[in-house]
Amino acid sequence: MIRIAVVDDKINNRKVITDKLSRNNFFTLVFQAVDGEDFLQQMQKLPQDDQPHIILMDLEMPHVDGVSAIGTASSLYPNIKFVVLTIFDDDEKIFRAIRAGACGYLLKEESGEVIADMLMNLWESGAGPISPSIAYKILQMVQMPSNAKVEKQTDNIFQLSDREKEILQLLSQGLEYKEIGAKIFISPNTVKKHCISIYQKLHVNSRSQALRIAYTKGLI
Amino acid sequence: MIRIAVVDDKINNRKVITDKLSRNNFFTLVFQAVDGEDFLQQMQKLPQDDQPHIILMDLEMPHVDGVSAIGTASSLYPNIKFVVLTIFDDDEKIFRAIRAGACGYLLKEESGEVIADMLMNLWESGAGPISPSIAYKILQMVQMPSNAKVEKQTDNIFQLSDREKEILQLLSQGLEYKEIGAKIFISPNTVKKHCISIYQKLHVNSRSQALRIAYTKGLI
DNA sequence: AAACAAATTATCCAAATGGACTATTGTTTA
DNA sequence: TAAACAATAGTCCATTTGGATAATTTGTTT
Repeated sequence: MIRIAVVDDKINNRKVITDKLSRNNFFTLVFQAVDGEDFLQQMQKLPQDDQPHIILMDLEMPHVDGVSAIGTASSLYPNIKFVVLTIFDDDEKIFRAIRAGACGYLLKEESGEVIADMLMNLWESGAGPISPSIAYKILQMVQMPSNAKVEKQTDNIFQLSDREKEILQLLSQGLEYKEIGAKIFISPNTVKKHCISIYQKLHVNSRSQALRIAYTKGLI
Repeated sequence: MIRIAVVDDKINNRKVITDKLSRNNFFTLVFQAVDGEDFLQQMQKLPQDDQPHIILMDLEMPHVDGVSAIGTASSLYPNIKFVVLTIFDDDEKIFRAIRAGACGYLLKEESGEVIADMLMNLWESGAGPISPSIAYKILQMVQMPSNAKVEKQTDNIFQLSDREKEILQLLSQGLEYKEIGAKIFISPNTVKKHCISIYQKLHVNSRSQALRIAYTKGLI
């Protein structure tokens, strides 16, 4: 039995996909969420044994968008597979979602059978599902000679400011507030304020969790 | 009418693929070649109006291999689409072929219908055909963090006990004492004792510093 | 000049952390 | 057998941290 969670702000979209999957009784819907924030909160309070195996995530959502939610959750829950399920196929979004940790990228226009098949295959073989047109775009990205430009765009999944990146770097060195403050000549209180802002952007609530994301996502 | 050329050193392979395509009369076989050298020569003496639209190319061939043939020909004939058709799916080959200019990568195990469909689609929409398992590998290439991942340490340079390694692993997930205690059914006080022992063995005095060593030395 | 986003500083409070102790129970080693 | 060690669990205490909230400064952009 494959446990699924669906994240989409439109109730109708959620209904369509859950209906598609419910026709196949290998799938169980664990929960639904309306945005990234809601999703991360529901994950936190979920016992580990009830955690979904696969997340189907829309990208365009209010509050916390899909990309940053995938970025956080794929570090926090490395065993869970994140599949983008959206109507958009523009290069920038695809690239950002994949770099954030998505293992698959399906277009909503795919039929229920195709989606179910691909999720089954993901479960059995670990191969992420990719719509053919998306696959081709990814190929083109690899083909692109100047990936330097792309890297800069993707680098900032979490929209950290320069100062925040600097603080995160110092945090990773094991320094505490007052040490960081002394090193860059600001008050420890300010350092703390920056840290809390960083945690909010990474959707975590402790230094260890922030560092996990920083290390696994190559932020430092 | 889509003009096709097939490049493969094994006569049997050529026969299999031409048979598959001949069932669909949208395709015409322009010529066959036994290796990259042969292919490039035949292309040279071919009038422009007779040039194939799509090349199906094996990679493993004598004399001039598929990758270098694609590299040359995709520059010489920029309007022609090069599709790799091979049994190999190792990352290195995929990457090299794509960088050389291949617009698609199909496995020979695909059925005739699938191959025909994808080539038709390439002709109509320009989207290169990619076998799902190949698509997934390409995605993983994009996903690969730029910074080389540290190999996990096999030998225990810091002499951590099994329990301590377990605790360190849980610490890296961002859990706190009481959460770890609950997870492995021991008192939070004991978790704390383990942590302090870990810090002593790593010669640090905070969680962040311990995690830094853990991440950069491949302890987790 | 006004508006706006960062960056800065501060205070209060509850919770978590690191460190130093002591102590019991098994296991392994000398 | 005695000593050493690992894992367990607890107490006390000072420090650090995370969170909320408010206020000021500093650049940019409009």
